[in-house]
Amino acid sequence: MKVLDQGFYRRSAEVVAKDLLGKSIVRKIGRKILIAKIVETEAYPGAHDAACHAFEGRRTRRNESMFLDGGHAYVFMIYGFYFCLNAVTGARDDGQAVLIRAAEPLEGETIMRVNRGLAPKVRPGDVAGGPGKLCKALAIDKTLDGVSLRQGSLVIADGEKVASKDIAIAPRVGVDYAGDAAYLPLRFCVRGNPHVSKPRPA
DNA sequence: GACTCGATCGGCT
DNA sequence: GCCGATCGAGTCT
Repeated sequence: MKVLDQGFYRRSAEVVAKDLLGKSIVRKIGRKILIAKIVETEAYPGAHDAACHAFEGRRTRRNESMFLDGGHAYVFMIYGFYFCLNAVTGARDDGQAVLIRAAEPLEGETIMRVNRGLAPKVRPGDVAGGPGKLCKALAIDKTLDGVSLRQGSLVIADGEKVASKDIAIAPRVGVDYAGDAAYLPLRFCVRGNPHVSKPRPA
């Protein structure tokens, strides 16, 4: 399994969001390894996007790692309960990122279920089928904010190629406050994959 | 220093 | 379908 190189991330958030589908998140915790295939992403392309934390170049302590060079992690807390994992894209100071919304467990699903505190009979699609769930399943929190995704305890590696006909495109979720930007088609899902979060695109 | 609200989720109606 | 949980950044005073 090959770790994605810097060139992969140094492109626009929209392109990287599409290409991340099918790739593998590899989370190392001590001796344990958890692997999950990315099946849903959203692009937050930077200063000109009202839904993006870096809108109009806003740069604060919370979103500082969004301005790192492509290939770093941006993790933030939302609603006081959950974390969201992003991959920073573009060049340093761009403020672009891709939100990783859902993944399919490939290895270590039992540990992910324990992390989530799930009953054994809960459907597989509910283990990491949403940004908050995914972070909890993979034990991702603020301590991973700003780390490199090319080495260390959280990396993204090559995976299967998803054909463009198998990619469903939809508006982003939960960004109604952003006005017209809420309608931009920047959400990308693997068509028909049961791990994709709700609302399911057509 | 006080107030507001968010890139969510799960339980209850 | 609706609502509450719970926290910290952001904004305004």
